[in-house]
Amino acid sequence: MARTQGSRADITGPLIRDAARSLFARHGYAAVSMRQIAQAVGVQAGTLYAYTADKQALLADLLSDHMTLLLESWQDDPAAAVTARLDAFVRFHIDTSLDHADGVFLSYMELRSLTPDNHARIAALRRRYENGLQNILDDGVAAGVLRVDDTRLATMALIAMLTGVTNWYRSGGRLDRQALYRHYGALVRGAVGA
Amino acid sequence: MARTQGSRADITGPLIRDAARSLFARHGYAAVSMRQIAQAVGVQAGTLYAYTADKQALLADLLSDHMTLLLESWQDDPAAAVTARLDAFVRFHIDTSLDHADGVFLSYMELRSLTPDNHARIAALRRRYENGLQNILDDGVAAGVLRVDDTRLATMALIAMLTGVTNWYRSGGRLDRQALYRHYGALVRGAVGA
DNA sequence: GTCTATATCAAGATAGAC
DNA sequence: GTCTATCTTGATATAGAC
Repeated sequence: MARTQGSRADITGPLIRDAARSLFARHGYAAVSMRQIAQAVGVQAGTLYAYTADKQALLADLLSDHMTLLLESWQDDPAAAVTARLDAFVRFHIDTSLDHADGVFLSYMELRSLTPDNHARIAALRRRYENGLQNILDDGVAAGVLRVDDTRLATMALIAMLTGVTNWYRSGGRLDRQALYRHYGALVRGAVGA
Repeated sequence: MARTQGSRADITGPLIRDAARSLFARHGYAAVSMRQIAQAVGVQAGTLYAYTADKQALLADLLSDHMTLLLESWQDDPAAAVTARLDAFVRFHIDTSLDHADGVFLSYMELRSLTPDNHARIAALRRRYENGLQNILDDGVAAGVLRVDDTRLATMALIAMLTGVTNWYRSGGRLDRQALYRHYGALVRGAVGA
């Protein structure tokens, strides 16, 4: 990890963000020091401040970029069948939760570590993402394809259920990802009466 | 909050635990200082060390007591109908999640802040609680009353779904607790094919 | 049992040399 | 762009008086 002097600006920025994301997710924002992040990257602590105004901005940028990635990655097709749209959401959310586990975790857990204005901005992005699922449920109920008493409650319930996969799933274990799609898909379709 | 000298040992202990639980849940273990806890109680920081060996022991005791409370409070009746047992679990877990929201939150979020031995001890208690639900699902599948492909996965999925109620529910809002029982109960029964 | 005072250490952040 | 050095603050924990 020792580093002699020399400019590597093109890669240091992403390395800082990767290290911060991983450490924040593992130990919590408050528990991680700027010195720890710097050590993981292989630079001195002072160097971090060439890339971020302060620790708070580093967290806010990570969360903001993660939510933006989510919103831009997910493509719903309102013209498709509701059950197909629902299955697509399940797969997308499981994939995201596993492929960007740290980002997902931070977006739900470290909102409380943000300043009020940062909090409001990120929470609004998260709400937009949640609305994507709620739209599917609303359309399904309107079309008589789904039976859901309260689509807002069901949205929160299903997202919590799917995100929870990160609490226990370990790749290389008993189940592969296709099995996750199947099992979680069956639970979700059953829950909403598809 | 100012406090003159004087002994109030009988109430100071519980007050410290209440304050620590609340502050840890709101801001995270690492983000809360012993001074903050002391201020919330109305004593000086040094006084806390008459009640706990250190900050780590304070967290471990909170989590241990919470899991013990859960395990002792929940009464399953293996002789009852599976759907009745399942409904009882849903009500119990929602009640617990709302009435002991801080303890529930800490038990899932701050395991990572425990030393390895404390972590193992608390995680084992949590696993025992999870097994309570899994037993119901296993019995239901064996009896042909439920359709669940993987009861371990379903257990983790349903607990995550129910615990998630704390993320959005606010008492006095649009829904009362009976509505929560109904809506979450319907989602759960649908998910497991009851 | 509680307070005051303090020892010790580590945190976030900045300044200036290279 | 990065390093070294440092300022300032606040953290956990302890010692001893009341």
